[in-house]
Amino acid sequence: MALSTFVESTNRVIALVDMDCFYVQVEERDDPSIKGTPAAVVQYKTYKGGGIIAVNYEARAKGVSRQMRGDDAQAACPEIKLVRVPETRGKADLTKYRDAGREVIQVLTEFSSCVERASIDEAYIDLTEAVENRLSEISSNSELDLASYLPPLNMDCLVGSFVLGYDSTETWLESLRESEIPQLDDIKLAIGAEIVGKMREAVYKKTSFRCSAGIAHNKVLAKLVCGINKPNKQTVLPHRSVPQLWSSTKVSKVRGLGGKLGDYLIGSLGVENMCDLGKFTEKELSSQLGAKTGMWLYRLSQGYDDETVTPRQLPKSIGCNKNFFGPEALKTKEKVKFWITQLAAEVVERIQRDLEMNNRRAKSLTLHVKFEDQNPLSRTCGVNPQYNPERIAGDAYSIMEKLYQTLGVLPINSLGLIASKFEDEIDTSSYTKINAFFKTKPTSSSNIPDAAVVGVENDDSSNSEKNLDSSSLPPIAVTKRVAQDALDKLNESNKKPSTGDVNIPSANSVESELVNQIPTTPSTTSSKLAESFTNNNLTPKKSDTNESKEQRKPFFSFSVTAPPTSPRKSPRKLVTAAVRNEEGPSKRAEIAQVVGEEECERCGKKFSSREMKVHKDYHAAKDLYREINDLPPLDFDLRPETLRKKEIEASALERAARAAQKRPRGRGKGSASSSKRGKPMKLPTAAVPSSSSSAQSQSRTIDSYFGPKS
DNA sequence: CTTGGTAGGTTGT
DNA sequence: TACAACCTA
Repeated sequence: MALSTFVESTNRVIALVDMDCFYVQVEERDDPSIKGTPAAVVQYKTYKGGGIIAVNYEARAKGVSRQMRGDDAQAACPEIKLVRVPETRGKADLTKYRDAGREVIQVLTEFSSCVERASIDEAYIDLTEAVENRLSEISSNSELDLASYLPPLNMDCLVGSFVLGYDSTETWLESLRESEIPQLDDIKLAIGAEIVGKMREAVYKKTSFRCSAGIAHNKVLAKLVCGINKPNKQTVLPHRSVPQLWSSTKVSKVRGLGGKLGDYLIGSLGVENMCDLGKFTEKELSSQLGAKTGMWLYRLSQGYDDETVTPRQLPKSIGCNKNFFGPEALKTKEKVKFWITQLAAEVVERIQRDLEMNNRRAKSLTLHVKFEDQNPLSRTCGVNPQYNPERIAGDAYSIMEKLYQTLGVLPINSLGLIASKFEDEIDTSSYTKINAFFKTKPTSSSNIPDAAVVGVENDDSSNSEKNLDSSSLPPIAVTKRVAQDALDKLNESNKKPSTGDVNIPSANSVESELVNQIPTTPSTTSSKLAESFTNNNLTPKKSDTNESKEQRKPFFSFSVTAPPTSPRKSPRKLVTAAVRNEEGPSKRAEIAQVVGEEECERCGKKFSSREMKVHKDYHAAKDLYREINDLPPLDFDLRPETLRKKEIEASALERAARAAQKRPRGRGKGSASSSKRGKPMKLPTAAVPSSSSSAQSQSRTIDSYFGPKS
C-alpha cells in the first residue's frame, strides 16, 4: 500500500510563484520614479535607519542586503531610496502589501483553482489538472497519440525559463523529443512551465509586478528551485536532476530544514548537503527523528515530497503584534492597555473588512505576550461577535490582568492579538443591510430594525440587559463624541493649543486614529456601552443623567466580555482605566478637596488617590502620543530633581543588567547561524550511525552548477 | 536594546 | 477537541 503512494510521486506538476522584492515593487508601482534606481523598503526609521524588509535588485547590485539597517544601506549605497512602511496607530501597517498580494493571487486563480497562498507574496499552484487537460486537448486534436510525445510548445512562454541539469530549455526539450521512451514526467513539466510562463506574463500585465517561479513535481523542490534564477525568471527541475541538485544543496536551504531539525541533521547526523541524507536508511532516520519526520526525510533524499497543495486563498488568521525592546518595554498597565487598544483597533479593522469581503467571522481571539525574561505565552478567548473594538480590547486586557495576577506586573517585550477560527456567516444578506443602515443613518437606536438586533445578536449579556439604557444617541455617535471630547480636552489642557505638540495634525496621529477607531459595525444595542458607563467605578459620578454618563466615559474603557469558553461565575467585572481623562485643569481645585490627596510626581498637582490613577493615565497618554510621533518627552522638567535622578539611575541600572546578560543572537534568513535557536531541539540523542561520519563534501553553491549559463 | 510582522504547521496534554 | 507551546518560514 505504501508503494501506491510512491509511484505517484512524480506525477504532479507543482509551481511556486514568488514575487521579486515584493514590497519594493509595490512602492515602485506607486511611485514609478523609483524604478530602475536602488531602493529598499524599511520599517521604523528611528533605530539605525529602520529595518529593511525588501531590497530591489539595483540596490542588491550595490551591495545592499536585507538584514542591513537603513543606515548601513545608505552607507553602502548613498543614492539608495528608502521607502518607509506606512504606520498606523504607532505600528507598521502592511495593508497595502496585503492588498497587492491579493491582486496577484487573483490572477493566479484564473489559471488554476488549486492555488495555495503561502505568504503575502508567494503561492503554490497545483498544475497537474491543467497540464492533463492541455495534454488531452492536444492529443484529441491530432492524428498522432501525442500524449506520449512532446507536444508543440509556445516558446515565447519559455523565455527566461531555466532547466536544471541542462544547458538550455531547448537542449532539454530536444532530449525529450529524441528519447526512445516517452518522458511523460518531463513532458508534463514542460507543459507546466509553459503555463507558468503564461501566468507570470498575466501577472505582469494585470499588476505590473514581476515574479519568479519554480516548477517541479512537489512543493519542496518547486520552492527551492524558484530561488535559483531570479528575478523575473523561472526554473524547472526534472526529476533526474535531483541528485545533482542535492549534491550542492545545504540542508538549511530546504523548506522545513532551516531550523532546529536542520541543525540536528548537521550537528548530530553530519548531514551537510542534502545528498548526505541518502546515506541513511529509512529505518535509521526514523529511529533518530521519529517515524513521520524520518520517512519525510528519507523520501526527500530521493526527491519525493507528498505534501499536497491545499486550495486556500485566504489567511486562516488575522493578527498583529508589536515588539517593545529594551527601554521601550511596557512597564505600566496603562501602556499595556494603550497598546492592546491599538492592536485591537487594527485587528478589528482588518477582520471587519475580511467579513465584508469574505463573509466569514472570526470566533477565536488569542493574546500573545512575551514578558521580560520569560518564554512567550498565549491565551485565547472568544471574539466579541459584534467586532466592537473596545470590547475586544477589553477582553484581551482582562486576559492580561489574569497573567499579571499570576506572574506579577513584569515588563512586556511583545504583544500580539490574533483573530482566528473563521466561520462562514450563515446569513450574509441581513448583515450587509444592517451595516449599510448604520453607515448611512446612524441615528436613533429605536430605528434599528428588528432584523438587525436578531441578525447579529449573539452575546448573552445584551440579551439579559435589554433596555438598560434609553439613551437617545446610537452607539457610534456616542462613542465618537466621547472620543472627540477626550481629544478636545487633552488639547485644551495643553498650554499651546495651536502650536502645541498634541495638536499637530497628522494622518498617523494616534489621536485621530483613536477617534477613527469607532466601530463601523453596529453594536447590538446601546446597552453595552451604557453598561460600561454606569459600572465604571473609576469615573467620578456627577450626575445620573445619561448625557453626563456618556461624557464622563473615560477614553479607554475596558469592559470584560467573558470568553464563551469560560462561563462567568461572578457578576461581570469592569476593568476600567482612563489613559486620558476628561478632567480638565478647571476641575482640579474641586478634586483636591477630597481627603487623602497625593501629589503627582510628574507635575506636582494634587489629587485623591482615586483620581491620581486617572491623572497618571493622562500623563501616560501624552507620553505615548509623543513617543509614537517621534517627539522628545515632555513634562520631565516639571518633576522635582530628586525624582528625575532616581529614574535615570534606575534605567541606567536596567540597561547595565540587560547588557550583562545579553546572549548571542542569530542572524536572519541570510545566515546559516544556528545560534538564534535558544533551546536545543528535543530529539532522541542516540548514537550517530557510522555512515554519517564521512560527511565532508566539497562545498559548492547551487549556482555554481546551475546558475545562468555564461 | 533589535529583524519585525505575520503567517502557517505540529505536538503534547 | 481545544488549547498552549513550540517550530518554521
